Amino acid sequence: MAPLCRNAGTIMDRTNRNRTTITKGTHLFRPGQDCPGYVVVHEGAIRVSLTAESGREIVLYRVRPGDVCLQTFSALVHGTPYTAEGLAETDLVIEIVPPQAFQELVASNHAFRMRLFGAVADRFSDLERLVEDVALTGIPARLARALLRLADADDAVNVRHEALAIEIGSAREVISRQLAAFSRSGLISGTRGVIHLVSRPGLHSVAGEF
Amino acid sequence: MAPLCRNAGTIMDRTNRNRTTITKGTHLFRPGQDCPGYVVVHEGAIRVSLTAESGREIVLYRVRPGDVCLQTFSALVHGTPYTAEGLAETDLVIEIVPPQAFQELVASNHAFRMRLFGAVADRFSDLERLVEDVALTGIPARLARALLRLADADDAVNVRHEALAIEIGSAREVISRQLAAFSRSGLISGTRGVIHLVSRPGLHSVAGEF
DNA sequence: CGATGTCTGTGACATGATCACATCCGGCAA
DNA sequence: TTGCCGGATGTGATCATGTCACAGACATCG
Repeated sequence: MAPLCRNAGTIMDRTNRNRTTITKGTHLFRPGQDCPGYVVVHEGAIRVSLTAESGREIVLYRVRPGDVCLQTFSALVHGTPYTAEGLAETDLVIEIVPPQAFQELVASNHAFRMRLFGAVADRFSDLERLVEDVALTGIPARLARALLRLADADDAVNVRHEALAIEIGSAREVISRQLAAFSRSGLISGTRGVIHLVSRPGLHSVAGEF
Repeated sequence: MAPLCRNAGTIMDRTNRNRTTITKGTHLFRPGQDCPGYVVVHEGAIRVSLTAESGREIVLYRVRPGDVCLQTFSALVHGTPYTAEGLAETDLVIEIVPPQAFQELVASNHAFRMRLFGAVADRFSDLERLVEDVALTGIPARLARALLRLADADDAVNVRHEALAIEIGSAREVISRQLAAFSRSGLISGTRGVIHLVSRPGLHSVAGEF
């Protein structure tokens, strides 16, 4: 079956109004706030997450150049406030397209629409995988997947345990113990600071991916 | 903020080709299968769920008249196979719009596109709530929410424990125990066969909704 | 070097998932 | 009716994970 939309690449490269720079660590939005417009990320990454009253948190997805911030899309389409939290994970260059301009773009620009459809479908696939992970998959597999996802070209992962816990919707202590277990098994080396992936195949196996 | 799309109601009432009747209990699709076209539900409900290798299962969402089957949308947009399972929860009247016809509709019909955007955004909100439920919410609240969602106008819920477990991504035994607890607390009466909601306010309170 | 604050390790316990098996209940046949 | 059968439900034991409390390790700064 041929894909309906092949190019879900960078959206709106041509527009160049209202660019804003945001400092790493800033909250772009929080639950309950109104959405000022469609958010386009030109540089950097936004981390979108949910937080429970207990303080437990889970990352829904990241918005990088070319991605759709589904929160923004959904808030605009429905005219409802944000339901999740958006954090600048790095320094950002973003652009905020006011609702009316967004609506006009959707109405007038077919290429934009198709990219939007493609990007929304991507995001949906991510969320579906997330549900599968959280509801049906155990901690070892989820952590192994997160390590493989977050590792750089040198097989190094440099994140605090707390951040790893938020990544997979678990708790810091659980991560600490599971990293120790992976280390004992020889899958990784080092459980704190920079973690090195010793055996990617081993981790893939634990992750249940072949 | 004004909603961009007010009417996410029934999509494609006007098309009336290729209507098909499906018997309750039939699988419309399974993971790995190719998507033959965009699925429109005219009558009945499709239950879309994920199943783990262990046999554990969780309901992602239901497709009723006017809803978008995101699985179908995503499969068509990406040209990829289904990733979840679709079951006829009731007898169905559906219509399958071939990929090319779907693409032409998206390209030519603005009202259709806007409804599609609206319905996709709805579905996304559902999935986000699901992630929140599964990742951050305890069994009592999830079960209470499911009971409130599934109860009919007479406050009666007639589902097997196994089905309730799939509804919230838990296990039959856990449902059995939690229903017994609700019954002891006087929130419901009867834990098997038809369950009656005695105190909706009480259940809402357990559900964490006010 | 020591004080301080943040991150990490670990034991104890609570909650939920899994397994094994007992019990209940509704048909159905003799 | 009685007894059997199979699916659905109840329950204890055990394992995996989440939560809480606190101790130990490390970095930073004076």
